[in-house]
Amino acid sequence: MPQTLAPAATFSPLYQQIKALLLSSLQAGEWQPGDPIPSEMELAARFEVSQGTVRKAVDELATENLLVRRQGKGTFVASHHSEAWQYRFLRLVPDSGEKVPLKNQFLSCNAVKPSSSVSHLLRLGSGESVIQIDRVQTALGKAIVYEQIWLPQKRFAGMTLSFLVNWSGPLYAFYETKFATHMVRAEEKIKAIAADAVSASHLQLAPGSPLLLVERMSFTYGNKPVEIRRAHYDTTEQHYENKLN
Amino acid sequence: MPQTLAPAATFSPLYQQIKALLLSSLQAGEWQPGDPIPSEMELAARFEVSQGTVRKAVDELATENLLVRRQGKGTFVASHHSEAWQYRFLRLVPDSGEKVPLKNQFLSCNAVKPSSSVSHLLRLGSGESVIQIDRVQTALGKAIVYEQIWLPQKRFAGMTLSFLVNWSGPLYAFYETKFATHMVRAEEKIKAIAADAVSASHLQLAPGSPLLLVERMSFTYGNKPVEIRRAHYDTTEQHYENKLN
DNA sequence: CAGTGGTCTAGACCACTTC
DNA sequence: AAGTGGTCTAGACCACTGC
Repeated sequence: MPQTLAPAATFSPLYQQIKALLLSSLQAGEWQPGDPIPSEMELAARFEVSQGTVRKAVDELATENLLVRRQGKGTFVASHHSEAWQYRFLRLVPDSGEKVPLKNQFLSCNAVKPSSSVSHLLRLGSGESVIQIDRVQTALGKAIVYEQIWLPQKRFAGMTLSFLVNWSGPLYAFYETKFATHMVRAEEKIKAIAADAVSASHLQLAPGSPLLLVERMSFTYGNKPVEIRRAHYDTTEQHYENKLN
Repeated sequence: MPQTLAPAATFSPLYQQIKALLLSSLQAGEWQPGDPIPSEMELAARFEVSQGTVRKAVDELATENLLVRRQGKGTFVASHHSEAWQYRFLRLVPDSGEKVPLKNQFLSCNAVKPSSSVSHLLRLGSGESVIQIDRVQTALGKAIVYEQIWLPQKRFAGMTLSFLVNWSGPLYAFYETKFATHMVRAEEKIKAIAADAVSASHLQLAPGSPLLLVERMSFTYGNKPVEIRRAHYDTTEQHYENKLN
């Protein structure tokens, strides 16, 4: 009887289980972005494992950018408010290399019926609507980004243009404090396209000019997609930077 | 006497020193790509540290993709020959999602005097020449990539067109076996541009069509830059994919 | 079965931060 | 000085591979 017998319960190491517990605490909002989580010794006591096992779980969450360790101080829930995390997902940099602050210019913010592709990507129920935000970003007076953003109406109820305009800083920090939604990771698909009339006018270019089309899907805890962006970059004096490891 | 006294030798943990030793063995070619390195116990004995310390050093090299761990078998030097590592740096995927094998079409391979920017990026001495390779890659008969590649003549001496043409498979695997050069990481800068006459004809497009310009610099061990690419992608039916963490 | 990497523990000590 | 994360050790045992 050749007894191959399926890999049983596939075996999950203890630290993976601890990691899952920590993740669900994060997802449940037990600890808020920017706050410290309990010390390793406390967690070890709570879960009745050794400090080393907690450590390995926390290590993985830290390399996934969900937690941030600070020696001597503690371990903190990652936040888009912290310095140097601003624009964490923005890969567009000036050719010159000098970092220039981007200026926001919100054009509109309305509840709309989602296109079928957006609805599908956000995994919305039928009939659920979305909030669409249009904006332009400028560097030193020159418009370089024109983008449309779609958010599930449910999670972002109360989002209005005036609400947005009174916020200064990255959108992701805004989502975090105003809508209790922390973005964990994102995926982008990039193409080169010819500018249509709308994009061209927002970016002060001739129609037909080459633009970088960047479609981004962002996820919160639990791999839940909660934001779609469709951005047009003018890469005349900027470029998209990527590191391959 | 307020004794702030500079952070002394800045403190380097043991495992970092071990990691540096392993790195220099890799760089010196003591172990070749695809080969196993000594077991953790052997390394621990050699360096006179505990297994756990070796482990942490190897862990870091593994997450940097310099080593590959295989439970029950050993730890191996990463190689571009291994399955699923083919095209490790290629982020271009068909919109349809179905993976299609790329077909190579080498146009030329000549020793040339480098442009000042290439010479600078490759950190060449004055007078050093480079090898320039031009190629087109096709998927299902349609040309989708036209690129120029520059390599330092010194390291890649003997590279010829016929040598290239007789190779099937990724270039990086070719570099590895024929020129003892393993690529460790790369950086890319991306723009949208209008096709010039040359690119347009190679990609069977109208001049002025939007193209993705991807400039890549690749590095071997020790952060040494050894390849520059300037690629033009036709993204009509493909896109560049990127994950942000 | 022996050898490899992978997990887990318990305890000691170090480096950094704060009071 | 107390508390945090960070390093290092020694040893036990588990899971996977190949002979």
